[in-house]
Parts: sequence; structure tokens; C-alpha cells
Amino acid sequence: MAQRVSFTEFLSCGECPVGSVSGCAKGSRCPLVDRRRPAGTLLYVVGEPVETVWFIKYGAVMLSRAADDRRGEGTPWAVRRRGSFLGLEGLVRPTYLDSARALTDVTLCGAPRTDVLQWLGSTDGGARVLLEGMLLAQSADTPRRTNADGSALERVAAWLCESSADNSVLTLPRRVVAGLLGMQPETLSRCLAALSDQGALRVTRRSIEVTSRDKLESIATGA
Amino acid sequence: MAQRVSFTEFLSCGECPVGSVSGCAKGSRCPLVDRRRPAGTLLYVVGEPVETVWFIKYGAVMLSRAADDRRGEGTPWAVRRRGSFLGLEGLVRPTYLDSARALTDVTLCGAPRTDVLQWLGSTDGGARVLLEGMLLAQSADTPRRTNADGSALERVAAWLCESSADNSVLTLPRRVVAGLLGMQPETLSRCLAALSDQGALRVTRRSIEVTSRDKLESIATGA
DNA sequence: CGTGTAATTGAGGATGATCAACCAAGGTGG
DNA sequence: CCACCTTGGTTGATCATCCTCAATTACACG
Repeated sequence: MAQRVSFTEFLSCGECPVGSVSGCAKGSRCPLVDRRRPAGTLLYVVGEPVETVWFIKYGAVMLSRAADDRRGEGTPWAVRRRGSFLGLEGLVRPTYLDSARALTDVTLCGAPRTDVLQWLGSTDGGARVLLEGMLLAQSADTPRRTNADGSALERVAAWLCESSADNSVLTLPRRVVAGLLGMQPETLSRCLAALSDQGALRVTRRSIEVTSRDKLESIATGA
Repeated sequence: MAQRVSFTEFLSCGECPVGSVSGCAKGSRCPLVDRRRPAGTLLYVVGEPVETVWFIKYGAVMLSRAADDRRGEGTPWAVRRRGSFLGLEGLVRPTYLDSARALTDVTLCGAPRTDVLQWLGSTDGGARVLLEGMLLAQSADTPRRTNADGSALERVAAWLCESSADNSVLTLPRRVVAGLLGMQPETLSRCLAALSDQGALRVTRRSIEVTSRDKLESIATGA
């Protein structure tokens, strides 16, 4: 059996964990094929259908999730380096969750998502079930907001837009919501009061009810 | 073959994806066993050795990562709901990355990490390789900082402490670092200048060199 | 040696943090 | 059943912090 290799040290296909599972050393075909891209390349865009799943062989990639259109690409929220996969959300949902841009010259391995799904093996295996669970959970929640993503009021409005469907969210303790939105509980409270004044919400100490999604959306986008 | 069930709707073991993989319906033993906890229970603490991996059957759990000791438990950065796993980082590292607290009354299934590792199946399967890759990547990066985690200066100092080992990090574009730290590039620039003035760094436009980790740490903890 | 982009610096003012007091809602025990 | 206490949430006033906008500088690249 091939020696397992750390995810951060390999370079060649034979050393890549994907390659060794596929038996590259023994001459089998790895599902992933190499591609190089210069620094600055936009690899994919949020909302695009996922056709390819990527593996970073060399270099660094920046992920951003456009909080709102007007700010162009949105602020970066994570960096992925060699050894990481990109676009895995495609295994459990149709479109990319983020936009990805190469920070350095990169070497990527890419494979069609259908090939990867096949390569994963039995849908009944423990690892596969866990993997899908993780991917679903990860797809469900957005990264923490910061005040680089807009004013406190904008963030609150945006968050309410996204999560008003699930009303279990609307009963979370204020201190927790404030944490997710990157502000103090007092600030959250004031924002909710402001939105209530503008007739977008009905707020009590323990519940939030959205009365005008339109108003929320226009505030969220910085109107 | 058992019908696969959405990760967000089941309740009984037979409907749980873990349960069905294990063949609970056919009388086999699921590796996870039920436990109930009242709202507010502290489930585990960051840094503790991972003995148990959890699956949330019902309820919601808050994750926080103490940025610094003095602020007590730190601000929450994510919420996990039924259908999510907790403590999966234990499959690739010895200790918990977060502290977890029950937000509601919860029903959890727990299993020793060694059992789960076994349950995952072959270490050569595609799904298993992908799973470990995801877990490693996820363990490597910290959630985005917000100004609920301390002042801009504190966040910069803390980030430099953590990532000074890996100097590929120190050459990331400023605009990206600013995004990760939840501030504007201008603010980051000023913070770096301030830290440089205090003799903790040597900064050029394209590189950062830590000259006094002690100083950084004392600033990071709000000295 | 120009040009364009990213980083830095400056000044200003809005925004959000802080600290404090107050209020609502349970839970507990007398 | 009611006074009491605790906890979490809201409101107010103040001020430091950080954002904004602008001009300037460094650096890479053609």
C-alpha cells in the first residue's frame, strides 16, 4: 500500500493523496488533470454552475463572497493554499458559493464534478456520509460578517434577508447573533430598533418578524 | 438499500444518515449513542483532548474560539444545528478547536473518536481522503476576525503571532489580510506602522518581519 | 523612463464601542 | 401567590476608534 503523505508537502501526482488513492504510481489514471494559471486569474465566480472541482497543487487562492453587488467582488474572507480543494460545494449543490482568485501563480488539478462523485465511491460508506454532512453544513452558513462588509445596519438587514426563511434563526440569543455579525449586542439592538422604526420589522425582546423584505433588501445594499 | 434522507429532517436513528449506513434498521448497532443536554450546557472546551465526536440530532449549538483568555469565552462565531457534526477536527488533530455550548435543549449522539475512525472505513477510499483534506484545511484557518474580537491593533498583533511561523502568509496582499481581519486596508496599514514604531515589527511595503514576539503577544491580549 | 496598481499617509467626521442605568421575564424560595 | 434575584435585552450619553475620501509614494511592468 502506498505511504500516505502529508497534505502540505507533496508536489508530484505520485505524492498527491488523490493520485495515490487512484494508484497513479502503478500507472492508473488520476481523475484530476493539471492546469496552470498566473497570479490574479479569476478562477470562478459565485453563482456559476460548478462544473469542475479543483485541487491546489501549488500556490494560494483567495475566496470572496460578494455580500452586495455594488462593492464589486466583495472582501476576501479566506485563503486556500496547496493541499486544499476548491469547489467541493459542487458535490452537494449546483453552484459555487464563492468567487476564487489566484493570489500567486498557481498549479491546479481539476476534474469534472461528475467524475469526482464517481471517484468518491459508495454512497453508503461512513466517510462519504460524513463528507456530505460537512459539505452541507458548510454550505448552509455564511462566513462571519465584519465591518469591512458594510455598516452595522447593512449587515443586520442582509442577515435578516438571508435567514428570515428559517425562523429558528430569529430566536437566537442576541449576543450570539451579534457575534455572527461582528458587532456588540448593544449595536445590534440599536440596528433592530432602527429597522423597526423604518417599518421593516416587528421586534420584541424574544422574536423578530420581517414585515417588509423589500425595505430590508434596499437597506442591505446600501440604499 | 435504505432510502437516503435529508440531513435536516430526520429524528430517529433509523432515519439518521449515520444510523442508516450502520444498518440500524436491520438491527445493527449504530456507533453513536444518544445523550440529552439542557440549554446552556458547555459541551466541550477549546484545547481539551477530543474523546468524543458528536452529531446533533435536535437543537442548536454555538461555537466560540477564545481569541484571548481575558474575554472569558470569546464571541460566538458559528451556530450548528441538527444534522451537523461536532468535534470532527478530532479525526485529524488531538484537541478541540472550539468551545461548544448548547443554545437550546439538545439531543446529541456521541461516539468515541476511535470508533468513528474505524467506522469511516478504508483509509484509501476517495471520500475518506477528501474528508481528511477538508478537515485539515478547516483546522488550519481561523474564522474571520471582527471588531467584536478586540481592537484593530489587537487583531493584527494576534494574527501576526499565529501566522508568523508561515512566512508565505506575511506576503499576502494587504487588501486580503485586511479582509481576513475585518478591517479596511488603510487601518491595517496604520496598525502595522504602529507596531513597527513600538519595535515589534520591521515592515516594508511587501514584507513583514516579526522582531519581538513578546511585544506582539502582550499587545494582542490587550495590554 | 512613463504608467498603472497597490500601499501609505493625512485630516475629518460618522459610526460603533463602552459604561451605565433601566426594564422585561423567568425561576426560586419563603 | 408574591417578593426577590438573576439573566438577557434595551436605551442613553460620551468618546475613542475606525471608516471615508483624498493626495502621495513605492514598486512592478512594459
